[in-house]
Amino acid sequence: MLGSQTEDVALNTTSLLRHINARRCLRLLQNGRQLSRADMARQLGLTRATTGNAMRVLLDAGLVVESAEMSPESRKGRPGVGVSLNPSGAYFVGVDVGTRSLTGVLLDLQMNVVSRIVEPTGPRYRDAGHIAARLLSLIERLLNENPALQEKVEGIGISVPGLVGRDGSVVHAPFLEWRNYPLQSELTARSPADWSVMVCNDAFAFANAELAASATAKAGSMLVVLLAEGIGGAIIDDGRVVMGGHGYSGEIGHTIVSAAGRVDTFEMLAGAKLFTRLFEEGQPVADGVQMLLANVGDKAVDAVLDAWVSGLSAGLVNAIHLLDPGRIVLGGPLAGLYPKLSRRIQADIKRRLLAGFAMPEIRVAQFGADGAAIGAAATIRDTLFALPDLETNTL
Amino acid sequence: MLGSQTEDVALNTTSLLRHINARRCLRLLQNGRQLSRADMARQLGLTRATTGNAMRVLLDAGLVVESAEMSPESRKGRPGVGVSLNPSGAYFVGVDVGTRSLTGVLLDLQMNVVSRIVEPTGPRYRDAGHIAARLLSLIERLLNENPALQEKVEGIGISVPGLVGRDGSVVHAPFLEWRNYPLQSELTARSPADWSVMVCNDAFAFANAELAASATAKAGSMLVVLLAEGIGGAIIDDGRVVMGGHGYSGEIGHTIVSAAGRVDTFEMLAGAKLFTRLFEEGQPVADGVQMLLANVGDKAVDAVLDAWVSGLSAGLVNAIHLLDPGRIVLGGPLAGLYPKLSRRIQADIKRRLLAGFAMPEIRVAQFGADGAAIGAAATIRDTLFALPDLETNTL
DNA sequence: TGATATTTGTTTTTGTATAAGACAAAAACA
DNA sequence: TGTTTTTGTCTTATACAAAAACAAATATCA
Repeated sequence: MLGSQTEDVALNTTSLLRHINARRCLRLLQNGRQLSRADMARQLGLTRATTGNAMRVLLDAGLVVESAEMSPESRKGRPGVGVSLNPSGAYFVGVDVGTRSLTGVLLDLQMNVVSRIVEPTGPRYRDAGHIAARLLSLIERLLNENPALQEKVEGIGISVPGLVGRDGSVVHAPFLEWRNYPLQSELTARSPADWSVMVCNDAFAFANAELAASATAKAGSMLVVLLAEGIGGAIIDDGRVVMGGHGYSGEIGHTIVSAAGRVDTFEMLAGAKLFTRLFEEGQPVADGVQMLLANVGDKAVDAVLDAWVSGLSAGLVNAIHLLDPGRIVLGGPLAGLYPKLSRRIQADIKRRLLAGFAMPEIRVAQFGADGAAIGAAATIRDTLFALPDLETNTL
Repeated sequence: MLGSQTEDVALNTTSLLRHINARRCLRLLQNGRQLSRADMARQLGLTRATTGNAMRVLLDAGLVVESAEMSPESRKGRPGVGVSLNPSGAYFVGVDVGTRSLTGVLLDLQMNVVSRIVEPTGPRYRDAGHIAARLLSLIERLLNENPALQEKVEGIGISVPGLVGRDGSVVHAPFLEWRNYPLQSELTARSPADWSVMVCNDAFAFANAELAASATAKAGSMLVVLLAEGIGGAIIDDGRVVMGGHGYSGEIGHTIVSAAGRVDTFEMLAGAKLFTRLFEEGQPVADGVQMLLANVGDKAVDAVLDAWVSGLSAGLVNAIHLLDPGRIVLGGPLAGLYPKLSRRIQADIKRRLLAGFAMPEIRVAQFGADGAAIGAAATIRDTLFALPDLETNTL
């Protein structure tokens, strides 16, 4: 809980300035960047003295470290001392409650995965107390591997496949057969330390991982589509996740799409259900994808892939017209099909797109099965880098 | 240009605090609210002295006025002096470039329309110089009616039916037959005063009017749908307009929708084109709507209205699944059909909605044909109420 | 009617910010 | 070796809000 010292800021006094400057400095160091105090001062329009003060606070908090050697800048004068994020300055737990497995990760400040546990989900739990206990037990095992850093854990993020309200309660998770599960408040109550707890939708979590890891801090506008048995989605605009009125946005899988003469939900036309005839019963989707890729050329396979291409394109085009994402990121097991079919998909999308509309960059997600867990942990990490929200009135 | 004194703020020094506090106070006075300094201090968590200082600045700038009588609070002690926005403290110009007419409005700080000019669009202009001159002439006439307040004009907002880039250039406006029109920069260059100039999409502008006028400052998440010959849309999330990667978001009219056995664009299934057989050639859509409402019961009319109901519902449901708007606002001439058909539309939507999903509140826009012009002017007005963006680094 | 309590808005004092400038230290260059 | 350039810290000046004190204006109660 080192960071929380920096967190409880009065929104009024001059200490707000100090807080803002510290955060702005910290944000410059994201993505592994290393800068001198003078560099930061130039980029932020502050004096060197001010960045120096901010660094003293951040060094004391253990969030940053000085590294003697600085990148060879070939400048004339006295070389600056490099400052960068201290990877072991703070840790964050993320757990993805999947349909088949529970994935827990421990993230450090540099977004590295320090520990990882995957285990089968097991029987569905029917009340909040049980699942909370189960998750806390997983987290305890995750931390026991490195007991030294337990003090530095900032909080836990949980991702769930289903509708999650703004307060972190699971409204409806069909795969888990949960309804109105106050998971976040339950975990907060049972948390062994005063961790912050955030529960969110798995597509949001996955998108957050992509966002946090994207090289440019402002990845701008992005649509993340998770192609698995169902299809989930998350919308990023101006670097922020679009939540919607109740936090349910992004259910792109249930939009109605028309492609190649068929009219059905996007999920049916481009999700794993499209391949049920080709996949074996109970076969993991990822294995099925490998099988498909190995059998390109087979007539039955090609026919279904054709259907997939047009279903995916048609669904994405609808979303593009509505959202104009600068980038589309495809995740989930079915995304593995994209590279082989990218040319056809892009051509199909371009053909359907309205005149004047911009073709988004499309690419496969950089995270795989752990993405949601990592992103859930990153939601906690984000709070350390967040600038104060000046709009909130009810102090 | 009174407000701009308050605008050029260094993001570093302590004056940032003064600026933030002034803006936070000003924002409390939106929507005609009247508060005492002590009220504001309580709501913002500041001392009375601080709000008093902020008020002195705002009073000097002419943006607020003291009103001797305060609402009867039935409190014990000394009554506070009410402070409220000074309606004539600043003015904003908005022009909507419609397909048939040009609508110009002059807005005051309280969102009142002070003057208004509507005139036929006339022949299409083929280069940026002409249309800029045309618009500036309209604006000049608008201001000549009240020459005294020209000094207090903050800027001009222009709304255009088509794709507008983030830099305010018109990328593609099919109805106007414009392509790659650098309208904003042209107007900035030719502007007679150092006004700020903003060009935006007409649906964005309309949505902004609804947002600015909505009682709760944080209208949260909202989908605005403009039902005219085409169908435009704008997405509001967390009180902000979702722009998309290039500023083209909201083209809901071109999403593919399936309803009642037909598969076509939303525009074809729920726009005015659906009624072409019933409307007379060249008849304004608003008149056609009156005709339809007068002839409910007629078989041909009812059949088309049935189609409209299911087309509209299907298109909206897709958007709801993707965006989860807390509220849907229907604007444009066809929105006049909604009140008579609201029960059927709501039932249709509820039937199609995914389990657990929240039914948004649906209502007709409070603005009519002038909405886009008013909203365009409001984009300029918003800059006076905006809090500083702490994220910008390149000072 | 008059004394007291309560609330408001301003003034003064105090603590804490950053900017500006001066300074020594560390390197490049001549 | 001496000069120049750049860095990071220190000191001083200035600006801001909080805290506390204050007078003014009203309600309440005896």
